[in-house]
Amino acid sequence: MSKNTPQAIRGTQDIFGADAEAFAFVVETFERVRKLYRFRRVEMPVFEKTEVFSRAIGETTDVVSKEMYSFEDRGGESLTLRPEFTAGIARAFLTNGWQQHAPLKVATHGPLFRYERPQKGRYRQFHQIDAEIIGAAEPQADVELLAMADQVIRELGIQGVTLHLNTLGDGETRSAWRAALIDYFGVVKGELSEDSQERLEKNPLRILDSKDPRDRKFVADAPKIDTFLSDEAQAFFEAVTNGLDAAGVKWVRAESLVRGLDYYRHTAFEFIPDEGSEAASKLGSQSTILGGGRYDGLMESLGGAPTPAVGWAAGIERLAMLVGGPEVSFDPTPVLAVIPDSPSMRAEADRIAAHLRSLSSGDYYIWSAFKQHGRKLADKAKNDGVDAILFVRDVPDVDDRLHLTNVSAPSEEAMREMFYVLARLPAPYRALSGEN
RNA sequence: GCGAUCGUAGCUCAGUUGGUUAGAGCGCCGGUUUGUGGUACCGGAGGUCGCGGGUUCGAACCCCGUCGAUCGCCCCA
Repeated sequence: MSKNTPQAIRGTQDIFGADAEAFAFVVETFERVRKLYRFRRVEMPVFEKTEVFSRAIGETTDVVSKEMYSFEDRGGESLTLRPEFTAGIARAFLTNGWQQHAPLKVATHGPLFRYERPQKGRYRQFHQIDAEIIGAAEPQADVELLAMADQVIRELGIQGVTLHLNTLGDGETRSAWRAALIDYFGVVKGELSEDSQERLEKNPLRILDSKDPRDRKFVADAPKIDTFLSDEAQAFFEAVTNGLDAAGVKWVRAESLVRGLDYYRHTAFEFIPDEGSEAASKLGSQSTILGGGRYDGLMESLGGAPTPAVGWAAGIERLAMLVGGPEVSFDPTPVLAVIPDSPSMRAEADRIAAHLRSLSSGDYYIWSAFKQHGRKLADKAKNDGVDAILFVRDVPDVDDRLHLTNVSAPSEEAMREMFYVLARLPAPYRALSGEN
């Protein structure tokens, strides 16, 4: 690499090859499932006014206080590259009058930006798939949203991942619980880890899932959310769990699952790889694959009318790490290479390739390359994983012009399939010779 | 923001206690090969050893700094 070539920005990725295939597979699967559940597609701006995020997510959260890519535009306005989807979608809901469509089910995917130290499964520009139900207070909305998340993960073929579920109660429940936790941990503050002493000020709920053994011994006897739950909040959570059972979505209760952002109420959840599973080892130290919850207070923080809503987002890179390695093929469609035997047959081969492409209904793909011919090109095609090769020979007899060789599946059936493809060619290409 | 490990060809990596002209495989380019299915054969190009400084007769190798990568902490998807 020349020292004169600029390098990529830290924490960004140039996704290529098998990784890019896995990425596309995740997005395509999500699109299919989202249509199945009739979530409407939305496209959102990649940047917003900074206050959209600072007001919605909460000034004291790590995301807002130290992880945002914020900058002034030429008019002196503070803008921010979106660190998540929910705040922007909430803003759009309010500014575009989407109330008229409530309850509104929307889905999107795209890049997000967080100024963090990159590591496995975590980047400064990363990508999420996202689903939201806005304007529905019913626990059935939570259930459907979670069933959809569960289906996405299953259709991706991901094993060993479990839904961890908790309730944070309503606003009053959450503040009462928070106050009790501050009291409880405040007494033993000196014995807590340095991180948790700080968390006591900023986000006491987070002490509950600290990994530090100094904190862990106090966590077991910490005040439980269930004691503070109002009757309504309790009933809501039960309705959600009953609905999940009815829908056949497996879940476990995770009492210490709190989510980092201020806007969560009631349902909070994460899909997490099971301890010791293959999925867990593929993810490195990242554990959450998909996370979300109910955010009934968010619209008000943006100056809108109280509007109940639930949503989730999942990291595409993290999902892609779990859907298989280079050996996994995401598309079984057969690939036919069209190869000129000699330079003189180049134009003829190109014509045949063009014919075959225009005749394809997506049941096969045509491979071609722009230089070389004969054996050398055939070797390249095989390396690229083509299933069959059609040689275009320079012979006087048109009937001998096309020669088919099956590469990947030596079965007669596969060979017949390829002959069937070639049968669609117009004259004078009808005849051909080949093996099997 | 903190810590650990690592930067040699396009890629993956060798490179002895510091010692002549820094190597291999793959890929790439050219030639031969008319093709049985990720193993044909011959030849070739390609590297200021991340960058800067220092030690030394001599540095890819030792020291300092810097940038980057990887992994972990924090936090999150």
